[in-house]
Amino acid sequence: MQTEDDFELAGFTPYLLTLAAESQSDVFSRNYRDLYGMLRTEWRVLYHLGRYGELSAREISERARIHKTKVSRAVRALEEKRFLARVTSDTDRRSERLSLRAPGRAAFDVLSQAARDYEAALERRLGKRDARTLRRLLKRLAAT
Amino acid sequence: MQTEDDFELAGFTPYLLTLAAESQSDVFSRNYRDLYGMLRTEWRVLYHLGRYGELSAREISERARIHKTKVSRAVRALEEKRFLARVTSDTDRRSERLSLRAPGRAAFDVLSQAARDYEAALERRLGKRDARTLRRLLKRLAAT
DNA sequence: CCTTGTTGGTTACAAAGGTAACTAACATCA
DNA sequence: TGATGTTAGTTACCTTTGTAACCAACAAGG
Repeated sequence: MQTEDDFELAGFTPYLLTLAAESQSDVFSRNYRDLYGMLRTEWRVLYHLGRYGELSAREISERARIHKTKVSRAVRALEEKRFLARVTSDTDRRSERLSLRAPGRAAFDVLSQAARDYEAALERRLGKRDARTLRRLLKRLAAT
Repeated sequence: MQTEDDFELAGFTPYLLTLAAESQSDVFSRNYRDLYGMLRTEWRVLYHLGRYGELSAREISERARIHKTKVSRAVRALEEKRFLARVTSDTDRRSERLSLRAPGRAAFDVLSQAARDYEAALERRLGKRDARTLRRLLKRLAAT
């Protein structure tokens, strides 16, 4: 007789979160990885520039909560792809104003639309109610 | 006038999944990382040996769906910590039977209990109903 | 001015993980 | 028993990421 159930890793929430996150990331990453050779951090930086316009690396780092070294490397990669331009700030020569160039803007448009499509497909798959519940719970967990 | 809402990364499910997974993994990893200097793969390998008994590296690899190179490195690390013993198989000299030694068994007991406690705390925090819904949805997404 | 401390951004180094190539042992079949 | 192919496990190499050190520019106070 056993008073306590054996612990099952297969039902452990942090484990399931990791599996689900990897699975869904793998699916969506095909968009930015295969189409543009981008890494996830690059996509996130591109997104912030596309959505909010000209920003400095520090501003991206704060808004996106990405460490400044990762931003630095992503910016360099995006620059090499001719996706963004850097202009030294007038008021602070340490800082650079970053903005998307036409190809970067085009990639942003394509990827944003892909993301909307992806989200819509997920919502159809899970049902509107469950998809909303999922997002709500994930936000609570992410905030921990 | 705008016919389509701007896409918001902050509400994108794959993004929220990644944040939530990182957040919860960070919290739980303190148990195996700080207490035993283990990485996540080591904890997963230890778990399988503790839960299912003597296994070969290949069997762990299949059951846990961890690539054999990751298993190989985790096994070496656990061996260096004196957490497991390897004995060449009688029937196949390429293969080794792996089993936990006393300190490994002790670590397994502590970590399994920590995981049960963690899950219970999460369930209190989210409520039983939402916690169950979350696990159900994550399993669906992980299966993709 | 001129120190002292802070900030924006990059680089160096080490840790981890993925992929491919490899070694030794096994299995099969002629 | 010997050639051929497969399998268990390890190693080598490369990419990505985190941490710390670093450089140049700024800011504040004397």
